[in-house]
Amino acid sequence: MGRAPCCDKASVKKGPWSPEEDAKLKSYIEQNGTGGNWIALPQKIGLKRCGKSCRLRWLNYLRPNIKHGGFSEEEDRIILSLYISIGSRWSIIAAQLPGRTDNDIKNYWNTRLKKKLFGKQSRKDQRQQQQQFMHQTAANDGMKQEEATGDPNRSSGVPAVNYNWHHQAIAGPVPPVPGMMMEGHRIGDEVDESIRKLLYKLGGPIPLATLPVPHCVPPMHEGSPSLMPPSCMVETASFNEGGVQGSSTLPALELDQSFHFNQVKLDGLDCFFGMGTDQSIRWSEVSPLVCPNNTVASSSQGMQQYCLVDEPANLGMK
DNA sequence: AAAGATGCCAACCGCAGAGAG
DNA sequence: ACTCTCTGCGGTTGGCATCTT
Repeated sequence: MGRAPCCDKASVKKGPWSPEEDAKLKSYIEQNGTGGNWIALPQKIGLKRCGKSCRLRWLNYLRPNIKHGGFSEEEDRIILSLYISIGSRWSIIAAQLPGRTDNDIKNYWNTRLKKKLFGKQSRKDQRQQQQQFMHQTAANDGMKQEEATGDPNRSSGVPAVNYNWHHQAIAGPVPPVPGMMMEGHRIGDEVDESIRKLLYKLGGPIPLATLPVPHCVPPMHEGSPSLMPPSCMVETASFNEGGVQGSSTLPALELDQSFHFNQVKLDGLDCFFGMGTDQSIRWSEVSPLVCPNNTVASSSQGMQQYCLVDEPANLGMK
């Protein structure tokens, strides 16, 4: 026997909300609140909508102080950190980003951030990047016209490389990225602190400050596709239900297994496990958000150190 | 200029957990 | 202890906008 539907599907309206519906819902909730019963709410205000739909509309769109689009680097980093640690628990991630909704973050992750992190940049972003580059180039040219580059593309204003997002760290002036050292302190440290606290609450990784940067071998060796997950020897903490037990060194196998357990939740990061379909991931192209070391790493070595935003994944969640 | 491809985002669907009765 | 209802969440889809060819 199936579950009773939450509303009469035949008599409710579906699809985009009209401004009138928005206004009705908004003014009612602002004056009366939800009354603790979303199912009854649409009838009260004469909306032919499912209660769930009203709730969603309010939470994702009508609620005060909702931000849409324009995610900052800082927000990118928070999302990434938390995603790596707790997986696709968007509501928890959203709770760390005031004004953002879980739906928004989920969409952003699925459509942009995932690609941005792994070099598959959207055309829109590429365009923005190119415009930024050209602007910078123009500015630089203005300052030092005498500088002859010999690059045929330079004179035409076209970047010499496919100017992907991740190239910025290598080819252009690097904007302040969280995690970078700047005037004696790391940008984003305050954010790290709040994430640490959250993860601690969730029984997740122990605070960064107590952890050394993990040294991991990338999953793929150039020219020798492997299905092996990353072989890492990471000093980290072990957890039990009560929280942190203390620092210990996890054998690579244990960590590898953990990666597998969290595999579903880490969809999109599967190249870290060596399980991606693309066997030719270039670690030098992985975003510095994922691997800050990339800004200086030499890809020619075939094996290079990488780390996941400073912190080993919390692998036992959910 | 037009058609097809791709990207983006709002909204829907269904499951799971919490809480009331 | 059990059932039922409601809420919250995450995955997925549909449709519009934009881009490419």
